[in-house]
Amino acid sequence: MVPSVPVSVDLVVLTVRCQALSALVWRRDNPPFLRRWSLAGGFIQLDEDLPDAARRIMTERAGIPGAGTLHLEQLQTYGYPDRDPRQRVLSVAYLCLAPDLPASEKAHMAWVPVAELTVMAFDHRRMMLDGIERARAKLEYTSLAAAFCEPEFTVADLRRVYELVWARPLDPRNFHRKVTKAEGFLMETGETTTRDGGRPAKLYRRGPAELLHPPMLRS
Amino acid sequence: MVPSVPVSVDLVVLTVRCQALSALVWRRDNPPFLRRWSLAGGFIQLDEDLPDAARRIMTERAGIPGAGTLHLEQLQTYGYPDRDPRQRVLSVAYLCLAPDLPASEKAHMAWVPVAELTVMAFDHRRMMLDGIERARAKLEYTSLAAAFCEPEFTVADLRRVYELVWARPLDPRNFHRKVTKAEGFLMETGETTTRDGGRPAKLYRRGPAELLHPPMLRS
DNA sequence: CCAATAGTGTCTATCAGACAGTATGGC
DNA sequence: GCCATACTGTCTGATAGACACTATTGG
Repeated sequence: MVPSVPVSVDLVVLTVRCQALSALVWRRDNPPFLRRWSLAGGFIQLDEDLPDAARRIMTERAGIPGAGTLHLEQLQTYGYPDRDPRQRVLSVAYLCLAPDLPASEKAHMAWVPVAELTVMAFDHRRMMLDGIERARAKLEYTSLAAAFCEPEFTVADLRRVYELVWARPLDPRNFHRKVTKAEGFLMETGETTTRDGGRPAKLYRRGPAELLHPPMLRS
Repeated sequence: MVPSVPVSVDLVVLTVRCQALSALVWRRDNPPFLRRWSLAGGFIQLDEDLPDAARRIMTERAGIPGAGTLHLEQLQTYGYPDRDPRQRVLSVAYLCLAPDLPASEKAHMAWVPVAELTVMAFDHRRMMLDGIERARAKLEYTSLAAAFCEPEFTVADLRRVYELVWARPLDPRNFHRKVTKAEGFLMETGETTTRDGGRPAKLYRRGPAELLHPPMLRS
């Protein structure tokens, strides 16, 4: 006889907004962990693949518009027997990176700066920290930072992503040189932004490159 | 009502032996995939954490001596509904890196060079390739290569690990400079090897460093 | 001596960090 | 003009790749 376990998918959805790396969370309205912050999640259905379940939960539970276009990757699986006090649940965490989306229309869902999420339900804080560390690491050697940006963005937008995710300032000039010379990272649109009090910046789109060679090290 | 799924743990156990990167596999003696190569695996027990299940399967199913001391990390979870034709099974794959161990005493288990494992049962080839890619990537920025070596090893032993895992030759002199100058990677034992026809090499142990700064890029 | 492997030194191209200087907008 | 931001150029130190050279063993 083979033991079976309920399996859920939990989403670590990260974005950069209001000068802070933020996560999409909701306030639990039921025990256990009543009124604690929690990640959006749900049980997988029979005959549903894991990425499909993650997309479904992004749409149905988290209320994220355009869930199909956002970056999504499997993070890790959490299976400690007591992680849910009611019954054993295996949880497959997914990491989603999003630009500054409009607030979810779902009740109780909110973008909260990760620095404020010191206490969460279940092991969701561990999942969130693992997701942040994955994002931090991947900014080093991939062009993933653009997943946090609008379709068209400036080099300064991209730099702000790096600075907020890595939580450290970067030299704007060296950063500019690095990303504009990285083959396939950025594609010029020909347009420029107009802002207050500064030279207009060129607008770029994501280039075809997925990897950054050589990587941009946090050192 | 919450659907439950049987959950198994499958092991991608890699080693370097006989001048080849090899995996620990066994020949299935039952349908489906009768007589195909398969990874060692088993179902998790109730109240058993995932890493504990992985260690148990290393000992019981794979017959690996000293399973408690080897490097073990979670690789990925595979959940496509049809991945097992009999019933839906969720599989959490673990990656284990081992030195050249004696052959397992378990029947049907064997070390096979990964280049020969072109056809495997279930999605085990995908798991193995994901494990190899994880190992390749981690050699770049961690000191993990030593996990493939005996407790005491030479710089040449370590270089052979890199060369076989990356499947490309490295300059012995530049490699030597890189690893001996990397802070905390290697600790001299004071001993040397004696070999035929060559200057004896210094023996090293693993140092305390986990990360390699700056990384050794495959480029 | 020679063969073989271990280990050191040197040159050079590349690249990151630091930062001066120029360009182009709003006020 | 002044300020702010975007962008370019230059210097320097660290490092990887290429490879000459020395060291230490066995035969």
